[in-house]
Amino acid sequence: MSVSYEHPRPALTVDCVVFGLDEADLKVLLIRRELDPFRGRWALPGGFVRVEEALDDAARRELAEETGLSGVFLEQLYTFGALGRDPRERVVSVAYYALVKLGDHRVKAATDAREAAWFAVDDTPALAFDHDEILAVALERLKGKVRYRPIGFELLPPKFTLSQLQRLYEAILERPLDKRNFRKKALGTGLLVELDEVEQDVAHRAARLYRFDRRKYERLEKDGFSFEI
Amino acid sequence: MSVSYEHPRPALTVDCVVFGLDEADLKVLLIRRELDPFRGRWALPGGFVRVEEALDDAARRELAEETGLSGVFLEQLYTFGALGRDPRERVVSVAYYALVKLGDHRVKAATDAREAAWFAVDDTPALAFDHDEILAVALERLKGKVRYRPIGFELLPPKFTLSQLQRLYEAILERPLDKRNFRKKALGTGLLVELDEVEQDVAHRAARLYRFDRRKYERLEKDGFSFEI
DNA sequence: TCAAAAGTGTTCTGGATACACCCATGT
DNA sequence: ACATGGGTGTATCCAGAACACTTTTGA
Repeated sequence: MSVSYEHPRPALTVDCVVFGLDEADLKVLLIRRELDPFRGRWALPGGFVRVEEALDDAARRELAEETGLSGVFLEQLYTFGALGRDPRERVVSVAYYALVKLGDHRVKAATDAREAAWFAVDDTPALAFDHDEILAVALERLKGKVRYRPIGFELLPPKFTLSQLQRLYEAILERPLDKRNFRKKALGTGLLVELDEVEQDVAHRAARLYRFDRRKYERLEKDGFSFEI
Repeated sequence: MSVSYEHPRPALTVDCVVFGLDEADLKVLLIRRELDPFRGRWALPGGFVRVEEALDDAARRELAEETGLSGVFLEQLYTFGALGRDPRERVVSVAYYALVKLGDHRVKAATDAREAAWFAVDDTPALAFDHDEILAVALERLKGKVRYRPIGFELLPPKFTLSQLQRLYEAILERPLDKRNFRKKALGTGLLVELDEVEQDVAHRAARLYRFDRRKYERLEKDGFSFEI
């Protein structure tokens, strides 16, 4: 199969920065490259966009193929198109970032045929291509977005404690938060539903579980809401 | 000249949403298409990315070629890649938005060989391709960004009055602002330099002129600043 | 009874908002 | 003199920040 064009075209790829939360650590999912260039180096999952495939679909497909993940929160990040970012030829990459509930997926990704592993975001090896830069931009975006959009919940299980939520925000923002103020503000949004359950199997007082009220958020979002942590 | 590839590739373009301020109105620069598809319809300036050209460079080149603009503030917006957004073939477009000091460029753009004109952003004709959507996203972005980055100054001449600045913010945010509070806040940033000049040729008390202190802003930006209007 | 984390209230401060009048200038 | 926009100060309110102790539970 071969096609020809009047003018040369850049190749188009998608790359995904997949974030997960492991206890109190923010992690990113990387895969080890099996082919040149950068064979053996860790990289972001990604690949070529097909000609009959929307960008978001390409990102989801690559994510599924390379890491087994599906049904995750996914949002476009930025498009990287510097000359020379791929040593073979001109490649423009539309980067996405994804947020996954890590509990479900931890093992799967690590035992896939393709070698994949979670790394603490501040302790990654030198990545292939310009993926270090992409990761940095994704972290910046996450840090900014989490302050005015309740996307953090995408990283938590459906039922969570306020302490888990606080640790999440602390991990993303990279600074400690005051417990009382945090709880006041989190509950003050009115977007947390108090459940009649507590966490299990802990060696201390069990914390109450909450869930995120997505419906309510979506309703608020319609008519000029405002969410902040 | 013809090239061939193993797999078909989407074509890659850039499109630019160029904003300018005309008195108190926010305007966008459009060009009339001379070719099919959408011949005769208004569209955003843009065109194909060359294979040896960075994305930003492509955006600047197209802007210069189609509108005569150069040296403007330009930032990547979002990449649009839905299927069918171009009726001919698969085209992915990296959209940019630009901010220009309209005074300098008003005539030039309108008298270029190619027909180009400024339209009030809330009174544009139906645009070619998905350019209505791109424009909407750009407006959203501008509205958000102007609140925490002093990019508004890119739309004003180097010397401006506080009333001009206020009208600019009112135009972008689409709501009136209190004069006293606005001045307090604007001056409170410490980023405005009071000049020993006043505006000329007005039929009332002449307002003092200010300039934006870009150096100071860049210094602040380095070590965790914070700018808000 | 001890360890470990859950849970809770108040004070203070600073920025956001709301609001109305006098001033300078050109016609 | 008058019309036009320039320029200024204060009171109120609310959200954010700072801060420490008691409670519950399992080991």
